[in-house]
Amino acid sequence: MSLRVYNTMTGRKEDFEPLNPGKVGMYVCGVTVYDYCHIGHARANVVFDIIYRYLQFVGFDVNYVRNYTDVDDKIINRANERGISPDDLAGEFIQAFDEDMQRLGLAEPTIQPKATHHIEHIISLVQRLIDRGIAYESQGDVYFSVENFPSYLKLSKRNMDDMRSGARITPGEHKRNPMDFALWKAVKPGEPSWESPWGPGRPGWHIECSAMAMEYLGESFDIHGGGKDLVFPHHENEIAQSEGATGKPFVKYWLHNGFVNVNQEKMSKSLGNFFTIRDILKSYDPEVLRFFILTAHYRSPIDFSDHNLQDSRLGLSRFYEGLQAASEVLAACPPSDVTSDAGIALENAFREAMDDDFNTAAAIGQLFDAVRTINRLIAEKGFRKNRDKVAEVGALHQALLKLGGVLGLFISEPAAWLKQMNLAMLAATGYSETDIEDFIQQRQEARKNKDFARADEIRDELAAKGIQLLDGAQGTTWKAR
RNA sequence: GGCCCCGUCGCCAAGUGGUAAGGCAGAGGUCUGCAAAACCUCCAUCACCAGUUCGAAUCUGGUCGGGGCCUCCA
Repeated sequence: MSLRVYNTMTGRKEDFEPLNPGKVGMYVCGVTVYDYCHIGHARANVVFDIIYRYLQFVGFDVNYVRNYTDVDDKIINRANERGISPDDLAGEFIQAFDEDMQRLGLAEPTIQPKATHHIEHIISLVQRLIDRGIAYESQGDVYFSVENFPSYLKLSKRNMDDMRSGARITPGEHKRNPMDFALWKAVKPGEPSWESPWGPGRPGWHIECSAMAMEYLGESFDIHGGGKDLVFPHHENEIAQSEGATGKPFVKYWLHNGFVNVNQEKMSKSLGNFFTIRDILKSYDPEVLRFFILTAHYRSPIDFSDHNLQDSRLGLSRFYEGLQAASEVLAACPPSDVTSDAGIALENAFREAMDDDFNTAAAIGQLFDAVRTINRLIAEKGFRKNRDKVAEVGALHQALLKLGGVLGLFISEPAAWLKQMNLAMLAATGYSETDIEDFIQQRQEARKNKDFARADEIRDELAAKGIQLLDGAQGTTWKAR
């Protein structure tokens, strides 16, 4: 079975066949750097990070370009509010973005270009459009003429007449048609600007992506991604600009991720349910957030809520506990040359899920099955002396780490992750680690004296606070949940 | 108004023609001083109605409910 992807352009899943065998060019719209990233950005970037990793995993040589849009109305406005230069503002939030993505454990794209470093390309692209009669200059602005690009709206499947009735020309614009959009904006006082054949000005919103994508990936490339909300107008306009200039198909597969809702409502500033990544990471482990995002298919909406995040925390803990148990027991077993194909089977199931339009939810389901198998085998009598079973656990353990790695999961040392998670949960109970150790000691004494009432009392008190005691062969350990 | 999406077990969530993955929670069991953890077993016919089909959660039409885009937005 080979990879199939859902293409927004055709509205269906298609076999993935890159333009150049073995190579993939992929462009994902990055952020406009004027504020901290929210969890919607987290989702989009995690999703395309997984797509990037998986394409590499199955053997493609991927050229992944993700841009920074560092010139834009919002940046200028925000910079003016704060009395700093747009450049400084952009720099600040580029750094913040990089920090956030690093904390989320994202792989770095091949190239992360900035719009302001591509003004030359932008200008020449605009000029090409003017030369072909698809764009026109008007009082220092340059607009794209949608009437001269017949396939306009083919991605968003809208109707020009319906759109036109709702479109308006805002004061200060010099459009011939309300649907036309700016490629180049004449400079206004207090704005950054660059020299151009049409006078000093700056790029419109959409053109920078066309210019950067074509610069690094060529006039036609394989995958273009972004959030669903970018379908119109951003991606529609990118197609218009790019295909208008080149006469060639711009992108073969358009991929769009779904939204993040918060407690069933659309996340928005006006509703006050807007969470930045850094806010969330104060309360949640980054890997829990990543796990949460990946337990739903990338095109479905996901509902961000405390309850759902807790669910994800428990789910991820299950993996780490299983991995920890496996590595402990494997370390205690003598090496043997017995092999198992359980890892191969798991990988095949994983790939089958991922090949179906990057179905991470189904893929994780397969990984859960492997955890259960590991736990079952380890619990069986005489496990350590059974080389076949030890080999199977070894194979599953390795495969789990390998495949988890494709999803950016299980990257921590299990013992360390579990410990850190425990301590974080413990902090909420008011107890310290030594408090718990003391309780365990007291209970141990009581148990030794067969004072089970006292022993149970201690255990129940802790349990009420969310601390579970686990009596094992090597003594009592604890866990918070 | 136009375009698009969704409605699967208490919760989360896969599944686009062949008889419902997985996680959390719950019930019973094994283990345990008793528990917990782990393991085993159990737990849904897919919003509703009508069609197409040998066969539909999956296709078609309709009803109800929810959401998104159409203005900046991942």
